[in-house]
Amino acid sequence: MEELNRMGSENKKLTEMLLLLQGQLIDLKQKYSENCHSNLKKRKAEEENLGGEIGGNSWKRPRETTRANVSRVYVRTDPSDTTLVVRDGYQWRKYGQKVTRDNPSPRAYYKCSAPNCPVKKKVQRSVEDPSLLVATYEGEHNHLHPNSQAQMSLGFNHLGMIPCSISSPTYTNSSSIGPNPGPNILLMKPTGLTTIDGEKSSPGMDVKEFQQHLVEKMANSLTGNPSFTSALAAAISNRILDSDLTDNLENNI
DNA sequence: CGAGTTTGACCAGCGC
DNA sequence: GCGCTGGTCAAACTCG
Repeated sequence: MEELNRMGSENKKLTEMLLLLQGQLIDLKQKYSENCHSNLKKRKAEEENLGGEIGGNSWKRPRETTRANVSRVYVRTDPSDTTLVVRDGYQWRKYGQKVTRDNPSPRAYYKCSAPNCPVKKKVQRSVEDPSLLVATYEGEHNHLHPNSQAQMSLGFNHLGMIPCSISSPTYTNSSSIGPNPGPNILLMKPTGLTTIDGEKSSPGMDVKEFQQHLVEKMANSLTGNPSFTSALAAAISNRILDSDLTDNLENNI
C-alpha cells in the first residue's frame, strides 16, 4: 500500500513535470518556425533573446513599458470546436477578436469580469497543433478564484490552472468538461473518464484503482512512444539553456 | 432587461 | 507620411 502511494505521488510529480516540458516544447517549436520564416520574425527572435521571453512572456509589443505578470497556458480541445473558450473557473468577458498575421485562426481577447480586476487573457489556436488552444494571461487577479478552495487543494497556481495540459486529446478536452466551470484537468476526477486508449473507467471503480490503472497506461504510452524521449531531451535542454540565459542576464545586469 | 458576444472602426507603434 | 499590425472600443445584437 505504501508502495502504491509512493508510486502515485511519483506519478503525480512526473505528470506535472511532463506538462511543463510539453508547454516548453511547443514554445520551442513555435519559436523555431518563427525564426525560419521571415525577417520580421527574425527581429522578434532577437527581441526574445534580449529578454522578451523571460518569464514566459511572448508579447513583444515595445509599448509595454511596465511588464505585467504574463503566463501561457495550453489547453487541448477538439479541433472541430471553433469556440475559443478556455475554462479556468474565472468569469471572462470577451471584448474583441482579431485574425493575426502569423496565425490563420482568430485570436480572442477577454477581460476578467470581476469588478476592478485588471486581468486579461488572449486565446488563440496553435499554428502547430490546431487542437491546441494557447491562452496568454496578463496580470494577476485581485480577487479569490470562484473555486479557490478546490483549486488550492489541487495545487493550482494563482491563475487557477496548471501551466499546460496533457497533449493527448483523449486525456484533456476542455469542451468535454461541459457546463462545469472548473479547471481543464480531467485527470483530477476519476469518474467516467477516458483513458489513453479510449476506454472508460467504470463508475464504480475505486479512486486508487483508477490511479494505478492510469499510471500503467501512462507508463505504457510514454515508453511506447519513441518520440517522447527525444521530445523530453529537447525540452530539458531548452530548460537548461533558459536557466543559463537567465543566469547570464543576471550577471550582465 | 441586463449581461455577454460580435464585429467593424479606431488608435498607437513600428518599419520602410 | 503611409501602410501594416495588434490591441481596444463601442454600438448592435443575442440570449436567458
